[in-house]
Amino acid sequence: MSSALHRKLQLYAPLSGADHGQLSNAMRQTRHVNARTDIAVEGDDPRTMYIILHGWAGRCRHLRDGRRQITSLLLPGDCCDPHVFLFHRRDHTITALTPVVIASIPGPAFKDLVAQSPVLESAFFYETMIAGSIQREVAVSLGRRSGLERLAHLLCELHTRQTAVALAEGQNCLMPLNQGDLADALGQTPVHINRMLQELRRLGLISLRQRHLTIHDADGLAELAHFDSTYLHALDTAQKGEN
Amino acid sequence: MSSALHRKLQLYAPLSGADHGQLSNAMRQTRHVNARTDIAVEGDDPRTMYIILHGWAGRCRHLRDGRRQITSLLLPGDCCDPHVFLFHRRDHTITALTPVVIASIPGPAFKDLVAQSPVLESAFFYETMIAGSIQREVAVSLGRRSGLERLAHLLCELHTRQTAVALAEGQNCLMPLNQGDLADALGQTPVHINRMLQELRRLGLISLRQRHLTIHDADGLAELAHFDSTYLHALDTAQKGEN
DNA sequence: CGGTGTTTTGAATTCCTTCAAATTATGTGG
DNA sequence: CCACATAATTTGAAGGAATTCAAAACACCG
Repeated sequence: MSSALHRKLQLYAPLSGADHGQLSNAMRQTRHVNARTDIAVEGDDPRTMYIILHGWAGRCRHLRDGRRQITSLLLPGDCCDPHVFLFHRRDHTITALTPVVIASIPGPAFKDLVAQSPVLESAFFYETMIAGSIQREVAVSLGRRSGLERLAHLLCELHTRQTAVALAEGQNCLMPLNQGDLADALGQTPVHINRMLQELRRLGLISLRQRHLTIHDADGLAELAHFDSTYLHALDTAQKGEN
Repeated sequence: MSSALHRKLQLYAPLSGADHGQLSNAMRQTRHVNARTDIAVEGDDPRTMYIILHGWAGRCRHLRDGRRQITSLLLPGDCCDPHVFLFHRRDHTITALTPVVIASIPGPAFKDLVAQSPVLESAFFYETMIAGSIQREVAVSLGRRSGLERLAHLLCELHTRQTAVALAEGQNCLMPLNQGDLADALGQTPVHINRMLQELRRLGLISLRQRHLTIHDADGLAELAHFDSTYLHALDTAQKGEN
């Protein structure tokens, strides 16, 4: 039974058949979550780690006056903090942005899992490092890219990440977020997201209909976005050399 | 011999005398770096981990057209990626923002260090997790806080982080960044940083002279900034309950 | 004491937001 | 399968936050 996480960890380290089996076993407990529903809430005791099997979720921080920032987007195969157990208190909320299916791994079970296999342990470690790298690139986008560049950059990233876990078909992939969620991820207003989307379409770079994205001009989009996939390391499966 | 890192790791886990000794031993190789000089450059083979002993550095990403984003500020006691060894290529540059003294720990030496002591290993892990948490809060600031709020928030954070490693004296601490570097950390222009600093002073919240910061009204500053120190976990030494 | 870098000021412009309304999709029960 | 309610997208116009450009004032260092 191969999930997006299996495929992704395989990109990081050569998992054995036993590793895959142990991983499947640990992930056997699953749960369906409706769209716009919290999976884990700020302040919770973070005893459990979640893995996205289907659908998209977001790591969210809320300010008291209602402003929301989605600090990261979680796609199938992504882990919600493989190592949160170290903290005694969640510092952010995980919310389902579409209908989602998650696997839950209790802290002790995860510890057992990685204790049994150094390869699996380092693969999960690599996953944590990549998440950090993506998080830094978010800061670059929010801090130094214009609205148009930001949106272009996010689309490049989402396509690359989905390609890595075999969820893209050529230049097509899912982009199920509505413009409000995109706005919260990119630090802008829905109205402006709307205008930037129209601009990307007008430039002939993308199509986005019915939650499906097609990239018509990958090079043009990447150039506009200043997208350099180095920060995605092993997730950039079209990489030139080493990850 | 106690460094800021010793003090910080002690906040995360109860290090033994032997742990402190091993750590000091691993950190014995030090290097002075001039201000505005790169410590480690994007594209490098990341074989070595660095620890800031004195001075401030920044993790920087550069866009081709010269824009720069400082994704994180590295203060004394901070580690430049305790686990970069997993990647084959640095995806960002570490630059000294002031004159800096760093300790260098080669990858293998670091692996030996944490292999010998589970407590030390989990303390370094905790450090990585905190860095991630801070990185997420950067996204919140850049995405959803106004210029004034961002600056206020950063000052709250820097004061808290310095307090954690005994580098603050009451409401006073260092803030050696110039307005250009602040701008690159906060995703704004130096001119605007200047105006926001004046505004914080005018509101009677802070003084900032000769690279020394004094917070006159910590509650007022925190409220303006929407600063909630939860995300700093054990670094918030004035924390109410558990980290 | 003069040169260099940093901070400050002003004015014009740009990007993005805000607010409000119209239009188009989406989903549900009859 | 259509009618209706609800949510999402799109449009327009006005306002605001931050940038840009340029110059002046100030600090710092040898």
